[in-house]
Amino acid sequence: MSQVRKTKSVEKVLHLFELQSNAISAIELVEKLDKNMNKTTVYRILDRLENKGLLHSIMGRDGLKWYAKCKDCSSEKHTDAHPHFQCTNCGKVDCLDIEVLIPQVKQHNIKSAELFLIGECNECRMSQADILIPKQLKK
Amino acid sequence: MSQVRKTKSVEKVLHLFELQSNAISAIELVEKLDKNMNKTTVYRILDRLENKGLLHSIMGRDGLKWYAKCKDCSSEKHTDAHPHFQCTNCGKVDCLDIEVLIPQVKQHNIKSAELFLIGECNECRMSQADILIPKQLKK
DNA sequence: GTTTATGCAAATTCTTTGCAATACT
DNA sequence: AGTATTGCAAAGAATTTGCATAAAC
Repeated sequence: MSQVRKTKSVEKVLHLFELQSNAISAIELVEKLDKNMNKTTVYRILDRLENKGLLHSIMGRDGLKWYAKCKDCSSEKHTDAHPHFQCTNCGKVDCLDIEVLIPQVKQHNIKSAELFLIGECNECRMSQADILIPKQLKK
Repeated sequence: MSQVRKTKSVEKVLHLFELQSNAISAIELVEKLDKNMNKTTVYRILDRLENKGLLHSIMGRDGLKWYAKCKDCSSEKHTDAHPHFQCTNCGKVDCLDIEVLIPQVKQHNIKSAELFLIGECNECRMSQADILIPKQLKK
């Protein structure tokens, strides 16, 4: 089976995932890379890295696909079944280091589970900005 | 606060949710209503019904928003914290009647949780069609 | 009669495709 | 050399917006 070629673009993308532990959406990634990389390429790289087990993705309630690096996955097996968190204020997605049990139900054949936690992240909660400046006025 | 007006369109949409317990996506709904209702209207009705607590929605891994009727919710409180299931084969989304505990984490302020189960539904598993006719050849 | 809903067309947002050119191994 | 990857422009899919008309309260 073919490998993920270590092209400059792939290196750049992987590097960004090394820098931060948060999940990153394709759009955010395109912005971060600015005009150094075509957006099509970014989408294709994310896809490839997910298939090879280097990244995993979750769908945010915002309808965006968020990617984060996998710890112990491969193209054969995705073992990353940790829960994720999304902030209702800033939209950021976090991987959480908690064990999750996959419940089984009689009516279907469950293969995997995703636990998605929603709330306000500490940074947003701490920032006085949200109290002083109502959200509607920001930006 | 304003109410949801009982228009013909709203009645039709609500009726469809009465008929089936599965979740329905906006697109599916537009198809079911055929050309009897403008798609914009459908999107707006779903939105309104969700805000008023008559429906709740979940994001599928397919990137589509799936709606289902709430049992004990209102515009003030969404108590429906049941898990959902999506079939990897037919894409159908199901509400499951299981209690889910909302885990708390130190780093964030968790307000709600969604448990999403992924697998193959019974109908798909039972149907011999998938064995006799490889997916790629179908349709 | 005032407020809320609807239809239509057009715009937006995110993602994918086709294909020729380029970079990797 | 041969295959995988990239860039660009264009297409696609799902959803949203603006605005004039129509229906509900």
